Amino acid sequence: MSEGRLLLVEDEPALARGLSDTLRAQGFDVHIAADGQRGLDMAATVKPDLILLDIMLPKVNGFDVCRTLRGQGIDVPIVMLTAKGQEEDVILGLNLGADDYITKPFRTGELIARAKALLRRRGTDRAVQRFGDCEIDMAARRVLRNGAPVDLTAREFALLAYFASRPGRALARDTILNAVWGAAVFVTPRSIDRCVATLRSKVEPDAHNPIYIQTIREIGYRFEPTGSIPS
Amino acid sequence: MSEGRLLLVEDEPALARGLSDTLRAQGFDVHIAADGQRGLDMAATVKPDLILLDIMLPKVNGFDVCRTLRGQGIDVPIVMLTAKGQEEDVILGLNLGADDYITKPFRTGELIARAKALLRRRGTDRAVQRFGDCEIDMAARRVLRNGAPVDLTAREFALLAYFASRPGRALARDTILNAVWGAAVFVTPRSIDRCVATLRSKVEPDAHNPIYIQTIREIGYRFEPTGSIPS
DNA sequence: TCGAACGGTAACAATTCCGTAACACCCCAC
DNA sequence: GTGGGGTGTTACGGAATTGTTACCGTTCGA
Repeated sequence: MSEGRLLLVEDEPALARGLSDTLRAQGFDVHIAADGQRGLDMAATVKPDLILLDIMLPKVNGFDVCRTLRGQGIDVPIVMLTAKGQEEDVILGLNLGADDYITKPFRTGELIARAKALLRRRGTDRAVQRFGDCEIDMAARRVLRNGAPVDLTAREFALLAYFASRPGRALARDTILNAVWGAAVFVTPRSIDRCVATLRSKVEPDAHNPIYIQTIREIGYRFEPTGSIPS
Repeated sequence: MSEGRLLLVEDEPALARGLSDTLRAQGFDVHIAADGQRGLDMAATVKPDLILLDIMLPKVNGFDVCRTLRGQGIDVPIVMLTAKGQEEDVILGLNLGADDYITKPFRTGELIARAKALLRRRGTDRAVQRFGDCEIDMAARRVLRNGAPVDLTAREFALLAYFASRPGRALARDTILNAVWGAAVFVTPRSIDRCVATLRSKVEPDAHNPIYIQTIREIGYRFEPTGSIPS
């Protein structure tokens, strides 16, 4: 599951490590650059949805990184992240084209909320879930397989989204019916089987030997994003 | 020459006065609302480019104002401005759709820089949008196709502009109705279909096989500026 | 080993949904 | 008033979806 790609430009290893762990736990796909020059390079190669930028960096400082990126027309949201809390630094950073400026020591929850606010405004706040060679894009209501769109019907998408929301858990047919078809609907439980079959034919490498959507005899199904069987 | 229209929602007269003087000196066109209800009204009538929103307000508090505005699909940047600096308040505010959150006592220079950063974003985000052989000129409220103006009705332009503001996202009919027709209007969702049909005939290479305005059965539509799938 | 139960899936039918043409209403300019 | 453009509603036809049924292979227990 990915909330988006972040580029963290930070030279202090301990801080970079701690922060990236927290952000990854939040579902972000985090890349780290240890100095300003690498930050510039990775901004071009990684194409992040958001940059977290320390100011005091070896080689090229954060202000210069920001100025350079904007000069190149790179428009990605930038959050400056620094111990320098002087008003003139904040103003300078924002005037150079940064979108937000947070002073250390900052509260991680706030940092995440600010990052998400920027992604939301930019419209890149998508949560993408991956399994195998597929990714489910809830915002676009679409599934891509190796980058190509998979033609799913509404029911199939709803079922897959439900599976993805409950990975690794045994799901009884009744439970699935209630969640995906709705409580008020009278449908044969066999309708689920049919829908699962078409889903498998569209997202499984081998529909006859499913690895993601596994059958639990007498119960229902279990979705395994990793394709492996847990102990 | 105005830097933009600001709506300051603040109940304490002294602070409102002082702040608005400073902002006016910076070239902003400042309107003041003394409570939350008036803030909501003025947001609709004044149509500000940015809202500075105090949290602790009589009648309707700032969080509710923010929630209500976003619920109405009003997308104006909001800066929350408050003495409540608790992390959970900051996170709540940002999650409700605020764009920034500054705690009192704040430094005026920083506030102005943050406001300008948000306005700058808005300015650069919405110049001219391109898709296929068309370009949408928001300022001129006009669409060119291969350089020639396309004759769109007001409704069609509003719909296309809305699509362009949310590229690649699934848009439910209800959402579209709220955003383009307005929350208070009673119209059949089928009216959207009809408007989409005419739009397609005007901007799609082949209206019967649309590539930009895609149908999502049972849901609504999705606008893909690239006409294909992003990598 | 046999039979019953269960799930996979193909075929079919009914339903739902969308595109679009036709029509009606409203507003405004003249 | 009158005409014309814009906009919402309705209806029809085609197409996609989806539930059901049936048949078959597999699994499991006696």
